[in-house]
Amino acid sequence: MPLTVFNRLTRQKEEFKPLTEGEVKMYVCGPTVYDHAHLGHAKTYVAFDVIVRYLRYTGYKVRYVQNITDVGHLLETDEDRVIRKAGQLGLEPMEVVETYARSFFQDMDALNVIRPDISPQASGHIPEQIEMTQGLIEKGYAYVTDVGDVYFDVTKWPEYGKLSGRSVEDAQSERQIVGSEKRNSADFALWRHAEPEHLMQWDSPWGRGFPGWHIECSAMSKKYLGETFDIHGGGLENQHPHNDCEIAQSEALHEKPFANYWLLTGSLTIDGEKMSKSLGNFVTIKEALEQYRPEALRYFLLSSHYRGPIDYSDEALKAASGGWDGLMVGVQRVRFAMKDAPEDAAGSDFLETVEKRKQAFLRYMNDDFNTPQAIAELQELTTDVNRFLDQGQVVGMDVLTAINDAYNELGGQILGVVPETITIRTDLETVDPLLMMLIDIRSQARKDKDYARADAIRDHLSKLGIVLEDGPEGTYYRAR
RNA sequence: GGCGACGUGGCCGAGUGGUUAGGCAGGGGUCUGCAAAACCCCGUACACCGGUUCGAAUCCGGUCGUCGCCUCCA
Repeated sequence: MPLTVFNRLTRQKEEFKPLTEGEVKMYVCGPTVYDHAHLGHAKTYVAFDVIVRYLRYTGYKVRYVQNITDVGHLLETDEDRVIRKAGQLGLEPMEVVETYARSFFQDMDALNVIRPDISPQASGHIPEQIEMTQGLIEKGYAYVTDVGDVYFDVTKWPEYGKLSGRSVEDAQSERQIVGSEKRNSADFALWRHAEPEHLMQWDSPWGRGFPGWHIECSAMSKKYLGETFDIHGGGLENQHPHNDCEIAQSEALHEKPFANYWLLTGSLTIDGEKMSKSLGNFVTIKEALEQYRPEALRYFLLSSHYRGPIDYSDEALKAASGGWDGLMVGVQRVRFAMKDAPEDAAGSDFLETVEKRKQAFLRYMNDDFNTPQAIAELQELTTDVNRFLDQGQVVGMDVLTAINDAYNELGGQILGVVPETITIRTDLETVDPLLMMLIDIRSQARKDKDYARADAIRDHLSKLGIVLEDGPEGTYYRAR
């Protein structure tokens, strides 16, 4: 059962075949670090996190590169976003970059997003960008203006716009003539000249200046992944012009394909409108994590397909939290049963069910990373597990281990929503033995019909976010 | 206007030419010291209008509507 992916470039599902057997080279457009990341970023990077996790799970050696943009990303006003922020805060531009890059990684860590193998910064790759720009000038695809700007001439590259489905004429007509220095309205900057007071500038063959926004991705993917690589990812809203420009630059210069598979994620909306910094309707990841568990947030993001849109609302997040809770009930019941299960194969009939669910899960993941269906399958497994344990029969270690392994692999390793050990509060991570002692005391109290004491213990723990559940196989705890 | 995506039950959200997605909320039941959880049962959806077909929510055409992009955006 081969892995198929929807390739935005060809607009169809294709069997995934990497350039080198067993290896995947992947690049995803990263954030511009001038503010805290919001849930839109979370959607994109959680989606690619699961894609990388799954590729690795199925045996691929993956090199995952995701850039940090820290220079050259301009506002409508031609101001550099990072420099403007530095002015507002009275900081060096690189202090702004450092602050928000750290914030970004903190948020990603909290969301259990595995870090990319390389997180290159644009400002650290100026020579590479200059070299590519120089090459494009020499090949006649780019030209230098009187003031020292360098533009890519889209009319020299007829395929410009092929990812988003535009023709060069479309791209021309949709743009107003802004700078008289450009030959065509759709031409885009590879290099911009800088005035003396501009805070981030470097020497170049065309004078002091800084790179255009698009060239960094072409230059850094080339450096770390090669002229042609397997997967290029990013948010759908950057398809045009950004991704179209990347393709034009790289393919014009190298005369070979840039990325073989384009995987783009749908936008996250809030109240039906796209969440974005420009609209001011964004919820930062930090704000969302004050209200919801990171696992629930991941569960929410993965409960819609990566290519589709998803609308953020309290109802949707509560539903996702409830769904995650239900999953964890199954997980925790199994783990508690494992604490004193006999070392035998009792109940091994159930192994067939586990295997069936696992295969179905993997089948869905192989179909363009269909996480909503995969999650549904995990829920079905949980219903099976609960029904199984409700029978109250003795279940041997072999079977419990198999169930636990399935949860860890599918829900943990691949989706990243099932933690290896539940975290109640950070300051309570190692209290399992203490909780077990309390559960024992309470169980004795219940046997003695001292229900006041039993309930007091349960109430106290409840206030700490720990829920005790009395089931046929004994009492277990879980986080609320 | 151009390019692209999409319209599914109370809500969220998959999928598919004929067979139960799943979650949340709601109703009924079983279990239980109480609670909670779990399990069982219940709603029978697919924007609208045509067409293709033995049969379409699923394919084709059209209409209406929503959303994204069009040098701010993951």
